[in-house]
Amino acid sequence: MNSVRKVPDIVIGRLPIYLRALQVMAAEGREVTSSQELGERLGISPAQIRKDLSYFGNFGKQGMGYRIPDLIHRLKQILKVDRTWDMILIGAGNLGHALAQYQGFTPRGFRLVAIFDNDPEKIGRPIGLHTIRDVGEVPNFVREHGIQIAMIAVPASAAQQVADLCVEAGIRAILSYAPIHLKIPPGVLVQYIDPAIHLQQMTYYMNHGT
Amino acid sequence: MNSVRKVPDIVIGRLPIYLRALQVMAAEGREVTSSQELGERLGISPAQIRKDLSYFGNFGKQGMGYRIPDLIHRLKQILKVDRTWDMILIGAGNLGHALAQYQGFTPRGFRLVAIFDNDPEKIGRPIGLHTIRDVGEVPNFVREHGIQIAMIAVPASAAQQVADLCVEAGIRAILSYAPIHLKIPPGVLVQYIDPAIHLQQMTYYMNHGT
DNA sequence: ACGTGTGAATTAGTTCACAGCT
DNA sequence: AGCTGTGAACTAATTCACACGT
Repeated sequence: MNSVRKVPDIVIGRLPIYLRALQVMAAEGREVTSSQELGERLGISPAQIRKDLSYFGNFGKQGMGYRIPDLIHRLKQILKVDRTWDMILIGAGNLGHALAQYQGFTPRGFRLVAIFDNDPEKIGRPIGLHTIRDVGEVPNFVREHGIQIAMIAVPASAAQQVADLCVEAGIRAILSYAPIHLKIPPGVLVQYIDPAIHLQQMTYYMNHGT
Repeated sequence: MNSVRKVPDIVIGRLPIYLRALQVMAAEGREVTSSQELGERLGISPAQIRKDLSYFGNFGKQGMGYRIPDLIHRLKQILKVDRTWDMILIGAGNLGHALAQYQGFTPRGFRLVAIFDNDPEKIGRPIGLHTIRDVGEVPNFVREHGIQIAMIAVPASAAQQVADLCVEAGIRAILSYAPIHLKIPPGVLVQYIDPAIHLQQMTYYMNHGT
């Protein structure tokens, strides 16, 4: 066990992937797995998985493997998704609508609680179970409800300004869909999703001729 | 210069990020930059940027830095996005609609040319400039048009089946939004987008108490 | 003087291989 | 026998630091 030493970011990055795979196994009715099996499913070496988990404790049994429900429970604790995190969404365009309807957040520990936009045409309109609010209400809303996570789905041209607003309001973590790198003060976490980045990584390896 | 040696994947992963930042700079009317400046914008060390670029050639001038339009041009060549790649999309739900309307593909080297779904209610309906086609037409369409890239935006329960169909049809690269790890034969590239994974990485570092 | 390109040094991450528990 | 947990060995990635061209 290694509960004191700093855990590398790259290890933290893999834990949600393990969790997701384990939840699939659990849904298949499986009770037990091994680092071998999990590794095969994910294309990761068994040693890597064991080493990663060993940063947090001894979750397996020699000769037996890992009890899936237990490991899911431990990973949820580690990632702090054994509870539900409220999130806001800024940007009610096409992507914002898709995120507003997405059913995948709740089972993974997240809940969208409000949606904001700056377009007067959109403000007041319903979107899923929500009503689009004025982006100017973000600071009050965040403070009143103690929101820590924001998703940004606005055009690149507005993203920095929206991010600044979020940070100012006290948001601690941002998931941005805007295709720009945000300037964010230390202490605030940011992650990016940009499909073109992934596509461009793949085209490097492709032959266009054929 | 190092044009022979195998370039690490992790380097390839950063090139699209450099390209994106350079395109922002170009839009700002900038002509020249340095590894220092680019690094500051992206939170990457200047040495890292120089080393990454040096895998592909000597793009800068000592004492001068990099000419932005030239470097953009070279990166586009390297990533093979100095041309346009046709893509298909499978899944015309909320996310599929957002992807169908997304204006960000074209300027980055990609074009969505057809959208498929398996829901008879949806097939034939318009979506953006397209009409939703029957997913059964994927193989013929891919072969006739020589499509190499597919985006998958279907529920997790259908994703593996859809991926198999794509691979069978000759697709060489898949961008999947389904929250499962796909079993894909070697030689076919896959990338995943799953917002919950990013969110769970951030919650690890957050204090929920406060 | 400035800033690249790059070997060398350093740091980080992965895999090996095996002791030890079930 | 099976499979974890983990130091040790190895491999990969990053940063250093400086020669060299502008």
